[in-house]
Amino acid sequence: MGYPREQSIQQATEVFWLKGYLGTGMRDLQTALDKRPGSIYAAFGSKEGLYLEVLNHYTDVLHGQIMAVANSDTPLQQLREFLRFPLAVDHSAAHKIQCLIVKTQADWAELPEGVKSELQAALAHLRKAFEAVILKVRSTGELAADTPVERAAMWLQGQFIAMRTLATSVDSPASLSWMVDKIVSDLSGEWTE
Amino acid sequence: MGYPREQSIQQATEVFWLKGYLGTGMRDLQTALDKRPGSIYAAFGSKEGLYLEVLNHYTDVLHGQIMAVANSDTPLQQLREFLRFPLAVDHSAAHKIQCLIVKTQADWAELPEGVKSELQAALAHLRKAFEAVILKVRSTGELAADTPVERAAMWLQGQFIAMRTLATSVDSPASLSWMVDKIVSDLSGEWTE
DNA sequence: GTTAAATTTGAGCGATCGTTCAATTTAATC
DNA sequence: GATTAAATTGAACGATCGCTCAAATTTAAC
Repeated sequence: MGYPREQSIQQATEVFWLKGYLGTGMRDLQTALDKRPGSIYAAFGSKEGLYLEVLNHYTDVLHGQIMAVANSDTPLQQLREFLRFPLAVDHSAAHKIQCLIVKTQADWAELPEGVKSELQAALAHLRKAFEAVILKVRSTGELAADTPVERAAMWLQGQFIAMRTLATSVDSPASLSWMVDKIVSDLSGEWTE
Repeated sequence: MGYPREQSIQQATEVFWLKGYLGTGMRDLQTALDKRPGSIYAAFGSKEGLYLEVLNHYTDVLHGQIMAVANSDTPLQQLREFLRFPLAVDHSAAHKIQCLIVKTQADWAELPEGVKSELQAALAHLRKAFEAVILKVRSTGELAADTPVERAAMWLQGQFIAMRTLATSVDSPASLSWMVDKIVSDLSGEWTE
């Protein structure tokens, strides 16, 4: 049995997602991973190193979900489901509604340089996936052919952030499902060049 | 010369806005206010107490700005300017782009109970101001009379958050001014009940 | 000028932070 | 089973955290 990296990364994701980068202490991680400090440092080097692996894994999963939308035959319908999903998470896991990347970005001024650059890279990477979605929806004819791809992708990322941020400050996130319809509707709206 | 509360609150706002609630230490505040710990504790009781006054003042200012939009004779035009404003802040003050409330919300799980409830209250208070804007724009006929006020207000708050969050992760915030047009345009878009 | 009250000072408290590393336990090899 | 290598342990380090309070200073009153 080698060191359970994947399991540790998932457990650490839980903690960072709940408490944020600054709010998470090594002792929180030691408890969550059921490992003593030496083991964690042998495996990940530092708190920052562990967080970077968490961020990478998180970004990969999210990127995969968005690309699945882009690669679907019914991208608009899949986009709906993708956007709707976080509105249905259990109340006990409410912290999972907010995007981990956006959450960490809030601590910007206090983050190690390595974390800052990876966060920027992650946002840009995800934006590329949103671009793929826009391109696909355009190719199916469900979206005007002259819709500006980069702007629409950034706008979509913004809507994603807005919905998830609002959902964390509301009693019943599910009551925001009308916003999904609004987003899909506005996607086909005006895009003045 | 009594204790300079207002000045201290403004100086503390700078620090909290830059570093966040968790990221700000009492020593940061001592430096910024040029006060020794005892004075700060005599005036504000605790770090939380000082932050709550900062939050209150910040919320009041922002609420006033939004209400000024609502009370204007040309609310839609004023809304444009209100939304556009943070895109023009100096690069050296980039941290002021993001909303202080949203920023603090990111540390949710680690915040004192008193801060949590005040954040919720601040968001709700500002949403009321957004409602006033929607009502006013509706009354001028620039917006359909059947536009759902509560939803539109929450949506507008979401767009506000989205724009400010995206603007912090982009090289030139001013390049996002197209998003202001998109928001104003979508405001008159579909609102399926 | 004297006294009393109010304010400010700053050394330092106990707790917690991220991290280290000598010592120990576990796994692998012959 | 003996030997070596690899992985894990956990006490403890220096730094920093929010905060306290006796002492010093400033302000107010007569």
